[in-house]
Amino acid sequence: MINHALAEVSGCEIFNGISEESLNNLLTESSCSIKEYNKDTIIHFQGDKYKKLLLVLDGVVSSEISNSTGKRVKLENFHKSSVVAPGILFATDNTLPVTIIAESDCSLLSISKEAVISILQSDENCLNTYLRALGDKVAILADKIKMFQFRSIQQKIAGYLLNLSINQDKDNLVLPYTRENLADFFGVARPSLSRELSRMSEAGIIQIDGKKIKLLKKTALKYLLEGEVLD
Amino acid sequence: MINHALAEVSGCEIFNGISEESLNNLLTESSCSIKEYNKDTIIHFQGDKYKKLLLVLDGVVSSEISNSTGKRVKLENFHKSSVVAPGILFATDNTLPVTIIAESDCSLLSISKEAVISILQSDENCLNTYLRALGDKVAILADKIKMFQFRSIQQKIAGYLLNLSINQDKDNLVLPYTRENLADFFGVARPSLSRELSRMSEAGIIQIDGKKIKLLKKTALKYLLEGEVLD
DNA sequence: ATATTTATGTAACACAGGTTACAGAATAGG
DNA sequence: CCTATTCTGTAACCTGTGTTACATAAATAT
Repeated sequence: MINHALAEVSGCEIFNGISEESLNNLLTESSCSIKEYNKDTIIHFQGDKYKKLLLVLDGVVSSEISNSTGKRVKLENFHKSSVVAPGILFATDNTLPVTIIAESDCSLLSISKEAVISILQSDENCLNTYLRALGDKVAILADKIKMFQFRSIQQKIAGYLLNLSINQDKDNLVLPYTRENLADFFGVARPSLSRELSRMSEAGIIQIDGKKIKLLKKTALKYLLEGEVLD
Repeated sequence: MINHALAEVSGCEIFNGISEESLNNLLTESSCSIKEYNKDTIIHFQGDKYKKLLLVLDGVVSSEISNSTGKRVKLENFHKSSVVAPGILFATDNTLPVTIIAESDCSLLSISKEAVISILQSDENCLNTYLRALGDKVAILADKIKMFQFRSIQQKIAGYLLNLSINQDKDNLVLPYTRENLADFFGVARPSLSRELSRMSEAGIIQIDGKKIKLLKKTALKYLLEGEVLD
């Protein structure tokens, strides 16, 4: 296989524990290739047939789903060493339900479906990891359905902020997204997101300064998430 | 394994092509068991840990997702020989995001995770079929997201009816659900569904007589699905 | 057949969120 | 530094869908 990528690939989650030798046998020049993409390039369109597994070697890649009128929602970001659309590769209909976009300059390895199957068969660890990745994907999508179907904008905000506060481990958060991106992520209109943020700020639950958000009443946020409504 | 179930199990999709002998070795009394459930029983609650793969031997099982205030949407029906929640079994967090319900009296086989892994490792066909089932699940969920996020009630109806007309292969359809069930399936309020059906009927696109629905203007339905609006 | 439950249509009303438009702020590019 | 984008907040308005309530119809049980 392409030599300079070997090191990166072997460190990748789905190849967890596999020997470099077998990796070399499984990933030949013919079964895989590396491509570079510039920021904001579309890597695959929604509706494309997905025939080779993409693996992120470097940069950030995202998936988003859209309808015919151009409305969009961001679904996931894929970082270094994660696999893109591991499920669709094996679905009866391998049509991509999402558009795959380069969020930054990035380089991707594509592996033929046959090679993926060989890897999964030859190594128990890889099989387990791949199944886990697939299962996680199902869990994420189920969670998105819950969010889209059941949460108001304020609840989406509350859930998001509370989650951020776990990861960033404090109550002075810095949003990693612009309002526009966040609105896309929530699947709502940008002015609507702004309005609800303002309301929550007026209610004294959060304090807003651009991308910096301070959680003033975490308990209130939790109640909000559970279904309580501000007045 | 439990003998009287062997025949049914070996005919099941995910055991496609496997020999009865190896099936017997893999599915022992300790790794699997059969349970019966009455109609409308809850088999697993949303939030339960999912540790054994369920396989429908007989009857119909459904999955639905709900929030804390009791709103619900039906996601899928599982019929004889299909596997329930094949993804969550392997997810990092094996918490069920859905509630599993017996839609009719039914009997289910549960198989330990370890036995499932053994099967997948021992038989290439089984691995392929399982990956396909998992991939299909991802595709279905992505499709649901599209429906919940992008479609108006009328579009949901249009999409559903057009789809039914493919399967039932005619324009005189018989809905297999009550209005209430259909509303659950669409994730909308029952009176809202009724209202929109009436509007579409008034517009002369469909003709309604209880569960019997006649498609009068299929083209209009297709336009509607694409984003055109009735006036 | 009668009674009881469950399903259905309809109408009035409420409200969350989308749309459009615009001005000021922030950021990037030269 | 100035200029040109891009981002952001805000306001007025509109619309789709939920809510509640009730009467009729259909289905099920007695």
